[in-house]
Amino acid sequence: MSHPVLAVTVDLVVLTVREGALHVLLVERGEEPFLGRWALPGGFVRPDEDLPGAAARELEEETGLARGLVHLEQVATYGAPDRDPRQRVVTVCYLALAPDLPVPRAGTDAADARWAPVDDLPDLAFDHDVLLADAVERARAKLEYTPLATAFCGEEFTVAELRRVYEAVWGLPLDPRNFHRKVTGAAGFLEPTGATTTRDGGRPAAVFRRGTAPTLHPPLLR
Amino acid sequence: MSHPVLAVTVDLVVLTVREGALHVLLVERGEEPFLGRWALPGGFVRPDEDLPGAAARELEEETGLARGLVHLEQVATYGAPDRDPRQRVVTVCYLALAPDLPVPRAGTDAADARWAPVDDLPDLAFDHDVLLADAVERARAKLEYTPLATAFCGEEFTVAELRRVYEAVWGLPLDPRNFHRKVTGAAGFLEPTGATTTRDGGRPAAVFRRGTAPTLHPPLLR
DNA sequence: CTCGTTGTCGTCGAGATGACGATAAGCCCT
DNA sequence: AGGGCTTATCGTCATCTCGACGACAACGAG
Repeated sequence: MSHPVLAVTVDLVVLTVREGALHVLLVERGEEPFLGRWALPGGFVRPDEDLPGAAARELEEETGLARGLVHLEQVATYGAPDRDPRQRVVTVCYLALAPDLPVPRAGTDAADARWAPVDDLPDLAFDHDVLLADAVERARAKLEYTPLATAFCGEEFTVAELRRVYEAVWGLPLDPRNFHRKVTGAAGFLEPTGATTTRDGGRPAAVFRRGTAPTLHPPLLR
Repeated sequence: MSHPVLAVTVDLVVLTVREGALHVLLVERGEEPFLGRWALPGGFVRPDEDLPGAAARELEEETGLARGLVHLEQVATYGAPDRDPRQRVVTVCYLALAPDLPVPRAGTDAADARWAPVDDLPDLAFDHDVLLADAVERARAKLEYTPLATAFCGEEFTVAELRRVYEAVWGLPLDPRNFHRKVTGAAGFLEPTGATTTRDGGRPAAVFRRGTAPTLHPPLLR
């Protein structure tokens, strides 16, 4: 039996919400191929680490975020023979959701790094446009039936801040009153802190932190 | 930059409905490690083929099913460093849904092959119990909001046959009257052929084939 | 103190849901 | 031929959820 060997990499789709729009972390490639083009951050899986570990390490290297602070989830794996012109590469794509972060620093093998709005993207290297589209669709779908939107918020947040996350990710406006009814009605989604804040102006809003429910009943639909 | 190389395999979770229960295709390993243990069918990805191609080829080798006749979809990728005692192996797991098939033949490197009910399984080799559980959960979830259940039926089927698929996959009984209302009400799910059949006894049932809708509105919920 | 802004609660009709009754249309048996 | 069994299909009804939207509450700005 033959054991053909291939290179395995992990690529990251790191999403955040900035200025009311969904943004993705891109790095400018510092080497061939696609020198100077924007790409998703990523790198080779090391012999001694598993796939989630490789994804967490890359995330840490690119953003400085410690593991455990951001949601990290596998999306899909891409392995067309010609997707990397150098050699056969199989890439496992991970989705990361983070609260609004400072502008990222350039990584070790990246010339530059920035947040790009997902509906105004530059040409991406490799097949990264496909990876990104799949990951964004996954994120949009998961907001419906999981409490994942809280991963975009800080530790504590108001219903309106959570609503702006949904509006940014889905790209459509939501009725504040119906949204309030649904998220406060979904058991285990939000846990009241008792505090209020006026940081958004207007009447003080109740402050929540994320609850413990792994899934939303009933789901929020687009 | 180093390019560590790893072996990449594709494993298959082939599901079907037999005798009212969900079954999975298992092969008995004909070589070490785990000689004689049951495992999911699978094999190495060849240098010139992409991942869906490798999955379709393995499926063809194990079941004799031509590509295109069964639903095939990627589930997840597993790459813990010690999941194969021989060497580092990264496995991309695919889910296949097939109508009831004849008892499969043994493959080239499998000593034997059989259908096993998913809630009465033998000990599986490697981490295949995890792969299987993840794939089954994916299948259960997709029945809710896609017309995927028709992949378990033949070309033409009745509402009752489709209901028995749902009951087998979800493992719970469904009200025939409400089920009938929902599936015939979901736009694009079922397309009437005009024919009827009495193969289930009782009053003749209308025969349908699968419609063109890629998603179910409204979804069928468990 | 009034106005603008934002948060929260209520109401209403339309549609979906689950529980279940009623009828239809075959088969098998005598 | 007809009664009884089986399964298919349609209908009813109370309940729930949803989206659209009105009303009011509680802050800051001027």
